[in-house]
Amino acid sequence: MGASKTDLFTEQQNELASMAKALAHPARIAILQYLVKTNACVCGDLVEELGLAQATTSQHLKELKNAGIIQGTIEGASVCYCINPAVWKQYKQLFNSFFGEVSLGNKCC
Amino acid sequence: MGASKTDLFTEQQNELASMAKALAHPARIAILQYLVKTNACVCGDLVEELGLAQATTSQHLKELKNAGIIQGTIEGASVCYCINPAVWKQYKQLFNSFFGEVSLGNKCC
DNA sequence: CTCCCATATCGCAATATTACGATGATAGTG
DNA sequence: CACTATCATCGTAATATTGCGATATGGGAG
Repeated sequence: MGASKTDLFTEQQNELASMAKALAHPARIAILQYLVKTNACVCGDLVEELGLAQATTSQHLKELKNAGIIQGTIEGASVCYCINPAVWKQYKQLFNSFFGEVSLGNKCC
Repeated sequence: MGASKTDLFTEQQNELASMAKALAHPARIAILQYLVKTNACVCGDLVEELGLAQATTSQHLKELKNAGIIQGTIEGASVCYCINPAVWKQYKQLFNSFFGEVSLGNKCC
């Protein structure tokens, strides 16, 4: 085995988990922070910024694109990446409601 | 290779990524939601609750314990798990500040 | 058209994750 | 003591992720 048994869980649980998976790598965190920091399109600096090989960087970008949290638009010879604000907000809200569900009344053993 | 190159990134990026990794599985989301919902110790119901084998469930619990977000205390023959409120709050804050860093001024291409 | 530049994709190797049965360890019961 | 219930750990198999070199693809420059 080794594959997640996604059919055992609710949509919502699978969605939250796959959102978390998109963030579950420091390179992808770094990409997102860089995009947020510059608050604009970034065309080719990411490879140098990260210190990973071009192929590896491209793969991480692809995963972030699959998750929908970034978008890339072709700008002549290169590609410009930026945050997708709608999805970003959705992430923020879902994580927030997940963490904020309860007051955590310390009723622990 | 296949190992993350954690030395390329900042502490903060690695920490956020490993926090996200702890959440990056629907079973672990389900465990946390269940613990939050019952807002108390849970002793043995998790195996039936999840539908996974006992060994698998125990492994997920171990990962959550390693992440610090839950704690287990031995209660006679069984073990009681509950949310660690301090770490939970820390997670909430870190994710919140990550997502809230910027106004996202739609300056996209 | 030919030559570069920037990205994407393919193929591979190394490692990590997920899942489970079998087996330990420990606390309580009779 | 033997017996059971509960949970952890080991060993193993299947699959996923990470990383990179090599190779495609597609748009400018000359």
